[in-house]
Amino acid sequence: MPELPEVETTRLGVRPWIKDKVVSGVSVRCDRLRWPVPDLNHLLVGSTILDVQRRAKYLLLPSSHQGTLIIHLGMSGSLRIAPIEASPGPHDHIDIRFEQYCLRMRDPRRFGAVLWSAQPLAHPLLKSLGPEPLSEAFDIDYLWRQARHRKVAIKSLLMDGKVVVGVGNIYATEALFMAGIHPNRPCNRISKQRLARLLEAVKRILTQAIAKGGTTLRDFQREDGRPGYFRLDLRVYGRAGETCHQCGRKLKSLKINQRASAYCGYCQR
DNA sequence: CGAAACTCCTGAGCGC
DNA sequence: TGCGCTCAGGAGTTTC
Repeated sequence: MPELPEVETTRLGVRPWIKDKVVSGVSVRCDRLRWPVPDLNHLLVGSTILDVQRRAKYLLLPSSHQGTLIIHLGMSGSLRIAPIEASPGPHDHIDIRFEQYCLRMRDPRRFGAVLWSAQPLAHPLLKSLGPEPLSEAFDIDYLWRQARHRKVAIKSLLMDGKVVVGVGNIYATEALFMAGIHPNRPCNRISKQRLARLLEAVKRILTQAIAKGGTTLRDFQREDGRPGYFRLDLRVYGRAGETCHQCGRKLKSLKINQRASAYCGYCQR
């Protein structure tokens, strides 16, 4: 599931291949993603991709045609650099072709999105997003202000894009374990000191995951097809019923927002 | 306003 | 061998 580390890994992998390159053609084999895919032929062909940027889990590809392509990978999306002659697989919905190769988007579950905007940061989907988790804006005073008056589960807060972006189920689960905080604990019942631990845990987990190319569970792959290796570092996610690495007790699981949340009932309070 | 339920989709894993 | 069921989950949308 692409979360911030997977999107950042994709950005870094893809950027050298398409930055400052001219789009020679586009194939949209399925235009029914989360929203209908716009007419990329008309928008992109002949233009130069000026950069590959990221805001939250959105990839932003500003084009010399006075607009920016916005790509979201949803749950199962991935981007690859593929030879033009390589025939597309069943869920390879979109090719953006360059002279020697193409940028190919695959998304089996089609929760992803491809959009076009003249002002991407002002786009309705992006304009109300919270701070980047690895930025200085995401600091303890900010998190404390967000948490102190709310009573939702702390895990819900971490996964709320209006509070902080990019933290999905995997990394929220791991950060809470690292900080020793129970995922279901109401946010207004966590001391500032413990919130500070959580803040550092979020930053550390995301930084480590980016360094390892993200987490590959099933669908995620890098631009060259390799997996990400952070899966080997997961300490609680997907391990309910197995043994806690810290105390040896059995990890439990509960549902928060219809999402599985593995935790250790002894190490996390 | 916040909070929770609902929604999109396909493949994996399971029981029989 | 294959059917039908449940589950996974990002995040926008709807409802209360």
